[in-house]
Amino acid sequence: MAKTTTRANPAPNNSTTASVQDYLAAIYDLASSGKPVIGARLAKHMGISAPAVTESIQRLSRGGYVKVGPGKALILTPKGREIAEVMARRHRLLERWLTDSLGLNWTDAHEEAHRLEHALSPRVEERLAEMLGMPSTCPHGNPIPGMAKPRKVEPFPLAQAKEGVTVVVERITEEAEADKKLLEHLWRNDVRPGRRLTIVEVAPWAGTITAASNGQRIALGLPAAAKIWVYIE
Amino acid sequence: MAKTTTRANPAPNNSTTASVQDYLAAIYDLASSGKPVIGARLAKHMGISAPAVTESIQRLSRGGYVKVGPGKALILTPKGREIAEVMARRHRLLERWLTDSLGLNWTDAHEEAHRLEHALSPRVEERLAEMLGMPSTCPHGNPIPGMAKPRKVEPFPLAQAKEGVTVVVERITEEAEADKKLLEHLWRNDVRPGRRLTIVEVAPWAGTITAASNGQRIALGLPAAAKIWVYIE
DNA sequence: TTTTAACATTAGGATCACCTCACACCCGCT
DNA sequence: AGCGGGTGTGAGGTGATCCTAATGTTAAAA
Repeated sequence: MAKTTTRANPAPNNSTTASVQDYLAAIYDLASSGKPVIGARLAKHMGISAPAVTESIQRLSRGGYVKVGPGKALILTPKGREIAEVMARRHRLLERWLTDSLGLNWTDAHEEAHRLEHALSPRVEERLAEMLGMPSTCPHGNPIPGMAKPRKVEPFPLAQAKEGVTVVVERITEEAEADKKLLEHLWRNDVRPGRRLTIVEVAPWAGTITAASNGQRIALGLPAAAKIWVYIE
Repeated sequence: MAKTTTRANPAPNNSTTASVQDYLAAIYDLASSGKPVIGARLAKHMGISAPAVTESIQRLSRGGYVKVGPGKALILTPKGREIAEVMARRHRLLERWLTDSLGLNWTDAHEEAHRLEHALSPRVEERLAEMLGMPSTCPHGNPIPGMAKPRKVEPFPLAQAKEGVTVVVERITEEAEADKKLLEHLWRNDVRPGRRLTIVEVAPWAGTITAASNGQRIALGLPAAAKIWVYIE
């Protein structure tokens, strides 16, 4: 029996490969948008072919990590969710470390964390969390599973914001993080958690939404704006 | 073309797999003992079968990372040595971080570093080195390639120490680090870089060497003692 | 309702990386 | 000379991933 290709990590399950962890994490991330997670979406998000996804879904299904629900929607089993949450936790913890301790920027931190997360053990993860002071979110604002979260607001996608209102950025979802160009664009325009944005114009016909922050204007396509969550103070 | 299984890392060469990196690092580590590195030794060190080694050597050879010299000795090409050194550097740097910043012990640090090293980019490696104050050795005393090294002594294997002399531990080689039990034993007996040892008895017939440190006695087999380097003050 | 665009899957390959079994060397020593 | 241990290989497998090309399937549009 082969050694499962690259078992980068003994935990969470000593037999999950980096690839399986990636799929589960991706499903987890995509699910947070509310829309059903189907194969095509996964393929797009992960940059792999459709057949590869089909095959992998079968593996995940055989392993009891996901179930295929109505409309081919992928649903994480408790076992699958467990792993996905561990990965999300490690990913976001690493991002905190990379930005706060090592001084990396948003974009780079996401990439690096994506590679490092598969090699992080519970042991190191725990020490790292302590060292960082048990942070409750990653630099992009996404909550770190297992940490106390001071969620007192009701966030919604920026794409649904009404003209004229002022909102505060809560987080840039992982879905948006996968898009390096978008992430860089947001970084340059100072769109990050805590920033106040005033909606200048919502133009569904043009597919854009325009906001102002500190006198600066920034225009976003609606699909991109759907991946940024905001709340009203 | 497959995506090289698990390309944990873009650098050093964006197409080296974790496995290839492991082989090169192992050859590099074993070579430091002076004895020729042959397949059998690699197999034993890495805990894999002989045929697997043969096959991998062919891959490494095809890729221009190693050459097979006289007596089947494996020799790293400049390209191969380059990668091996990068891996050694990352491994040792990570060990420093794990022990110094996160408080892990020797044994755990080695294991963790072994997994993390494949996911470390030049970017993070550099920042980490700065954060740690450009350390010149890992916790086991092995030099970190690329750092200024204050080598003023002439170290030799503990197995070659004469009875009665007092030596100072310089390092525990990577070869010894692969043996978890040995590493734990050394840790418990306080055999670590900087410790002074007085050779009490050298008994080739029994295959042991006995040393005293702070009144405590410790006996080691000669093969193990060959993996610990010491120097005379 | 029919057409079509989006999705999923089958079929056929590749590569990497391991394994076991079996056989072929080579070298020193009886 | 010849045997045995340490070594290296060939043969034949397994399994995880991923790809392209071609083929179903379905669900949204016209």
